[in-house]
Amino acid sequence: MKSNQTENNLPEPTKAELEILQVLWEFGPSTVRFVNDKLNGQREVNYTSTLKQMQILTEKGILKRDESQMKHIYIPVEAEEKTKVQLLDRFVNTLYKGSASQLMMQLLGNEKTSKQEIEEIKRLLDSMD
Amino acid sequence: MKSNQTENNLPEPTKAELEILQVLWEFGPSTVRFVNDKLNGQREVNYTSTLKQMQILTEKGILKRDESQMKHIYIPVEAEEKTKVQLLDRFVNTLYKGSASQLMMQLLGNEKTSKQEIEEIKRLLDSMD
DNA sequence: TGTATCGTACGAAAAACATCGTACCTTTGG
DNA sequence: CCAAAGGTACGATGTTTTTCGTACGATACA
Repeated sequence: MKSNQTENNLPEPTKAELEILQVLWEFGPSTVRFVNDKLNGQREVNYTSTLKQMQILTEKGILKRDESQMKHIYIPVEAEEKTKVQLLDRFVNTLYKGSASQLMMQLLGNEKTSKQEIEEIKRLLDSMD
Repeated sequence: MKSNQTENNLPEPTKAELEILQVLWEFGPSTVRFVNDKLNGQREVNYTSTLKQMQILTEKGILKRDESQMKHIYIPVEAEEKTKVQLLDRFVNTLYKGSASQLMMQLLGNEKTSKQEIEEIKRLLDSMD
C-alpha cells in the first residue's frame, strides 16, 4: 500500500503549457502557428505568447522540435499516456491519499458520470481478470 | 435535469491553499496556529505566511471564520466532498474530455493501483445496482 | 529587387502566487 | 501595572508563470 512520491523525471507542466500539449496530443506534431490558431479558437492569445511558451516547453525538455525547416515542428517528448498517468498519479496522491477507489467513489457518485460511463467501467473491470 | 440555480463556482484553490484546506478537512475548524503547526510537520513555513494564506482564502470565500474570539477559527465554506468533486470534475474534463471511464483505464493500468484497490472498486460497482 | 508577409529570438512587463517583516492589539501572569 | 507571549493586519518583496513588444532573418512574389 504505497503512495510514494512520483518518480518524476519531467517538471510538472503549468496550465498554459498543458493547453499546448493537448493541441499537440490531438493533432500531432505542429507548428507554432497551428497551435496558436487552435488556442485562439478557445481564447485570445498573441502568436508570440504561444511561441514563447513552446520555446520554454522545449527548454524544459517537455517538447522537442525539428528545426530543419524555417517553420519549426514541435513534438512532445513523452507520450500522451505517460504524461497523463503522471498527472493522474499526482492528483490521486494529493487529493485522495493515493486511494484510487476513493476517487472512484466520487466519480460514480457524480451525476455527471453517466450510466453509460458506469457500464463502460464495469465491462472494463470484468474484462480485466 | 438538476435543480441547482447557483452552480457554485468558487475559484480554484492554488497549491498552497490546497495544503491548508486539507488540514482543515482532516482536523476540522482550526486556528491559524494549529494549521501552521501541521504544515510545519511537512515543511518549514512561517506563521504569518500561513496566516496570510488563510486570510486570502477567506477573502476568496473559500474559508469563513469565527472572529468572536481573538483566536479566529477558520472553517471551509464548502464540504470536503463538494470541493473535491469540483476539482475532480475539472480534472476529468481537462485531461479526459469528461470521460470517467477513460480515467479509470489509466487508474487500472497504473501499477501503483494495487490489487486490493481494484477489488475494492469492483465491490463498489457491484453494490451499486 | 523591393516590400509585405511570415518566421524565430529574446528581454521585459504584467499577473499570479507565495513568503515574510513589522506594526500593533489582547491576554496572561508576576 | 508592566512585560512577555501570542494574536491579527497588511504592505513589501521574492518567485514563478504568462503575455507581449520589438528586433531581425527568410521567403514570396508583384
